[in-house]
Amino acid sequence: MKNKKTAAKKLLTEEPGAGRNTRIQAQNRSKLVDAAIVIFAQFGYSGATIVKIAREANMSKNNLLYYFKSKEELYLTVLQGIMVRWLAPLEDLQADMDPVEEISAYIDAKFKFSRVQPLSSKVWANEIISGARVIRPLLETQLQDILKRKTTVIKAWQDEGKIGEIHPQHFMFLIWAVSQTYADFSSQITAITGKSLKDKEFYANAVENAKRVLLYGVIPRS
Amino acid sequence: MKNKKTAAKKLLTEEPGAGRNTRIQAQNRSKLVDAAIVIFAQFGYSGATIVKIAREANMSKNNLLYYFKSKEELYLTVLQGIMVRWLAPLEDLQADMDPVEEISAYIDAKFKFSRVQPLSSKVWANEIISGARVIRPLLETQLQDILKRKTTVIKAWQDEGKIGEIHPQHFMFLIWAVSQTYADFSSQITAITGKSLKDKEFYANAVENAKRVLLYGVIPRS
DNA sequence: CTTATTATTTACCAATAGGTAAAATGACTA
DNA sequence: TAGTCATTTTACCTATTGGTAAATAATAAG
Repeated sequence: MKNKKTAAKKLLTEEPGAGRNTRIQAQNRSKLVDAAIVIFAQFGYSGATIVKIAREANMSKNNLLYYFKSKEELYLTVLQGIMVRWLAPLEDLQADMDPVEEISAYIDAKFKFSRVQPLSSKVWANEIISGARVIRPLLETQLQDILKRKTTVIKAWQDEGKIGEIHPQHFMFLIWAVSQTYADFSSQITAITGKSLKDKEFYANAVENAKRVLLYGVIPRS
Repeated sequence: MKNKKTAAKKLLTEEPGAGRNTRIQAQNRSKLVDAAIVIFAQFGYSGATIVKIAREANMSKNNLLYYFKSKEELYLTVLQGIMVRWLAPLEDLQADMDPVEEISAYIDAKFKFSRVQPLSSKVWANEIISGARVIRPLLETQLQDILKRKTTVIKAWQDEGKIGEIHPQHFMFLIWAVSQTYADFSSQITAITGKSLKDKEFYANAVENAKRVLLYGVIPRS
């Protein structure tokens, strides 16, 4: 009954044990990440408990702790995944097309994210609002870099006279704010309108309105 | 911990001990509410503890519980106060002036709220993101009513041809999103730009950019 | 089949949470 | 100045939290 401690063939790989990626492992980790998004979105980091997350994933708390050594590690995993999907549309923004089409496409992509993954959007928002203590390092490097590249695109359009004298950086903040508000503040929007992005017509109206205002403004062109 | 269902309808908080309003009482309650905003903004409802709040107010936990019977009651008091200040600028929106001036004034007021009371904005955002479980009743009545009245203003402008064919309700959502993002997502914005609304020039640029885009769009008027 | 490894469960724990009850102190007034 | 409130402190309680350690079960190689 003595446990023969096996030699340390500890690979510098994944979390559970020191072993390699099993099928079960990948599957359960993914299930837990999905469940975590649901719980973190609703309760924030502190309010979320690993018991709730485990239950959401039909798993026991201790089993969760087998796959993620701590709540914090699970949270970090969740956030990193979200950041990738959050950034993806931005990568696609390029200068080679017409600004109207390009910006429209970006707005479309951001709204789609809000519609398809509203909970991810909320988890992200929660992290940022509470100070971004976990994700800040990535914001100050990755996000800053990519944004710098993308504002160049906007400035290029400005040099060609294709778009007006707005602040490229601030303009990006506007697009983010507008598209994300429909996911993050959905409870407010639903309380007022009775609808959400899941409603096809409401979704179409929201996107169309956003594009129209951001591109052409509310004041009519003479 | 184990809380009976709270009565969110109780609009006015009652004073401790059934007594009347002392000077000390008003003072300490106000101190606690201020402290609560700081803590709730950073940690959300669940993450905030009454010990942290009490310490922030230089008070003992049990003394806090003398002024507010429970964490939930303090939270509700905080939220109601925020809602009043959040709504105030909206009340002022009227149709008797030029839409450009009127909308500009509203944007100004909303940005000012974000600059002066960013923590209140965050507490509000947190509540909404996590489902508005406490404040929803008020959203479905008060906010819905006032917004209905105010969208009429916008429609009136549209009938006069003073503003374009945008969706009045959605347009309001845009203004909220844009102005609040600078408070709620300040950590993200600061991680990228190194600045915040406290920076005078940054603030001026943000407001100017928001007005320009929302009123006239990014696409130049040929 | 045997056995080493992976996956899941069981048992336990120290720290912290919100909250009660009551005693002690302070302040105001009859 | 005594008495009555309002305020603050002290003591204590129970539930929940994230996390360990070890036992057990399942799985996949040899």
